[in-house]
Amino acid sequence: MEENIRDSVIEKMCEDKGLKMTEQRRIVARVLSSAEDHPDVEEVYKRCSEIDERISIATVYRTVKLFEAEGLVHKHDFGDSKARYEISSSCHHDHLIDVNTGEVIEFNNETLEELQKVIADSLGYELVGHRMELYGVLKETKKK
Amino acid sequence: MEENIRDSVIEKMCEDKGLKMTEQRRIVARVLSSAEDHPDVEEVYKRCSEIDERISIATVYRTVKLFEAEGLVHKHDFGDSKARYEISSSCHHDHLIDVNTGEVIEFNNETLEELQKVIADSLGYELVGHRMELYGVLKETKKK
DNA sequence: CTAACTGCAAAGCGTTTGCGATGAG
DNA sequence: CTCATCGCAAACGCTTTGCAGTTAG
Repeated sequence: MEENIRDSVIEKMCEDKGLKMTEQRRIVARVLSSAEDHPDVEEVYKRCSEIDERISIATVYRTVKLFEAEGLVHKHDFGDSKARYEISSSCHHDHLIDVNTGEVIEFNNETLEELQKVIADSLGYELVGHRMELYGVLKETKKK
Repeated sequence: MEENIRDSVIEKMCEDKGLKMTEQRRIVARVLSSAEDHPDVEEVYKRCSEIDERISIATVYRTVKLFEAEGLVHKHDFGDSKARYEISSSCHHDHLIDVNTGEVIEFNNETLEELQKVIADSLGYELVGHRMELYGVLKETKKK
């Protein structure tokens, strides 16, 4: 339901930036908009192919790269040597990866964000970005 | 001066673990021990070659991987799609990367470490690892 | 119409690996 | 001696790219 809204937002942003809206770009935009996980390129390609099998993986690579450069999506690297993508959302968040299942949990912690700025500041730097992933195992006690 | 101490520590650890101490392993161990930066494999290979040009890069790859598995070195990925290595030191630290120069500054912040545990805990997870890098630009005001 | 985009297949890059030769224990 | 390790070169997985054909604006 919300997907349509986000989808048209992506298309609108592309038009605002003067990008040609090809059929392929619409498909990739739609796939990324409706993704609720963090798919790698292969997976994005798979989902696109289900919509239109004529799309090539080279185009998917080019398109996600373009979207990232335009700030429409974020690229992540969760340590498996392949890029994962997620649509840019208004609220910043970081990720906790379940090392047993590979599940990715998003979280947001203002104290953490603030602390990072303070640390950078104390080293004489202005923080312009960060990468932060937590790796954890589900606590036994929680199942009780 | 301190290098010799660390070097013999690496060799001793290898022997403790029953690893054959080949000439190549000693060279890689020495190079990593004396490195004060975070060299990638190509760079480690270069430095090894200056000591003994007969070493092959395949052996360097195999050796850093072995050392990492044995806990002698840590592997990092600072976003340039190649692994960087640094000798394991007793005190844990994270990294701030100067986005202009590529310089890597190490820092240690207990509050940050603790906060990560708390966040993981609040999500129902036990923290088993983390990846964290800050990216920053040198503040103007510091030059004054 | 034409500049931008696409599909294809080849190449690029960091990394791993099969193999026969070498060397540590 | 014997098995782990080595050097070499081929292969690997992910990603990028040159080119000729296609398409949005």
